[in-house]
Amino acid sequence: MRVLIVEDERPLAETVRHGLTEDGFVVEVVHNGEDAVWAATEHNYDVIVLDIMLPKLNGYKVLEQIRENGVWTPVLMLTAKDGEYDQTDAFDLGADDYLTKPFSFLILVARLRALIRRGAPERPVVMTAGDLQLDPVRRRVERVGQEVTLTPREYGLLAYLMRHRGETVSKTEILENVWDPAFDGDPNVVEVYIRYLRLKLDAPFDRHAIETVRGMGYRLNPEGG
Amino acid sequence: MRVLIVEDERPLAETVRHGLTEDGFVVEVVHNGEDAVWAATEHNYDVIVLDIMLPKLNGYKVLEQIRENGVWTPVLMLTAKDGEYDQTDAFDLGADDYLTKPFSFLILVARLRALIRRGAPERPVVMTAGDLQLDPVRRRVERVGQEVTLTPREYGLLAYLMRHRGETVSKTEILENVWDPAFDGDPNVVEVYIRYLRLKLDAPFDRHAIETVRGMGYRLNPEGG
DNA sequence: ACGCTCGCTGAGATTGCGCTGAGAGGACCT
DNA sequence: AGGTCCTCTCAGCGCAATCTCAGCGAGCGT
Repeated sequence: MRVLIVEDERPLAETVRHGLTEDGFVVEVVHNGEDAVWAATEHNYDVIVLDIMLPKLNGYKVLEQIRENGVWTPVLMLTAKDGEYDQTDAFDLGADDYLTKPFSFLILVARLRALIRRGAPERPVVMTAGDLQLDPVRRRVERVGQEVTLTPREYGLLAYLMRHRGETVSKTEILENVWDPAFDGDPNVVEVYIRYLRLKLDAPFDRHAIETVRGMGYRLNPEGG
Repeated sequence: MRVLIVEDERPLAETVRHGLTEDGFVVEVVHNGEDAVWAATEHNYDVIVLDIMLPKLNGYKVLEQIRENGVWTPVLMLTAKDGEYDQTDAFDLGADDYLTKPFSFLILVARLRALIRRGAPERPVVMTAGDLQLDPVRRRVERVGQEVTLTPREYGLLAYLMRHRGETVSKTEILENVWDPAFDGDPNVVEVYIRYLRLKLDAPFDRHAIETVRGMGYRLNPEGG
């Protein structure tokens, strides 16, 4: 079970990390709001412990942003009894549970387990481009609601194009990000895989979502073609 | 607030009864597992305090039976540090919270209040995927209503897949969460155990709930295959 | 219109992932 | 000690997935 701790008081953060590690959790700690948003978005945690008093970005803002990024990991908030936001607010802020400082470590563990058991609610984290849909969590791709099976490379390539939909991306960029940063082979592979994608995503549906920008690279039409 | 105390050590039971009564709880005490099941089923309590070491029927069995009887009152378990079932098990056994003996009376009250506020879960905690059923409380797995016996590892793996049903989970994720966070052996174990599960859950029923996503990992079909 | 370049295409060659059966090692019970 | 059950290791095999290559056609500049 992976936990993200967001807490700027280092000693407290370390105590919690230590204890949770002993209880079999895999713990990651960040000390400010910006790092928290980044970590929560980039990695998959089972639960997040979020202090409300933070430098740069307070807990309330952090929660707002990670939810905006489509991350629905359960969040347990740490509130101070006399803080700007008191306990009663925590649920309104969208937290799944809260604890008032100071708290008992045992209770923290119990609550975390309860949250994990309850599990994350539905995550509507899907990228769309017209009638094209990509769900990174399920690793599923759909066109007009119909599932399309892709190989890992094909999927990686499409995911990259999707993330940059509307932009023109060069073959070099693609090679660096989808293949290997140190790739030095024939860029023709990209052409080949673009073709595979077109055969699976465009041809059967009589569309052309993937456009060729001659001399520049490729562009995924945000409208889906 | 009505509390049922299940505790065979009479002095401890009386101390707790006394303290809780002073705090405004309405307390009932029973001293063995059979009475506990009967009382929990016949009356409505707001919370149950359940010792795990009991004559006739241990706490684990008691919890199993009252849940089977459709009673979903929150349960706080009392575990001994060196007991047959240690703390980490308490949640797997379906408890909503737990305390390790010896415990502070103040903490007990705090936890009880927290449990009561949270209230009883409105639905039984069984996970389903098509005709596949996993009951974490009873540690039971059924397919088409027929029980399937799994070894601990197999069960752990299936439970993890079930919690993430519909998602594609990588072998690394599986190893970190089902095996050990610091596992560094051959990921082939996962393949082997996936096979065991398929032999027990899929083959006999001519289904394939567990899909391989080549290059990515595995996916449990939410429809059950 | 011509030539050159860039991208497209179809057909293999190669690689490495996941599957499988057998078996060793260890915990637990009788 | 013997037997059973569980966990994990290992090696080989088949095939999907990846990549290479060479010929072809279309776009672009002059």
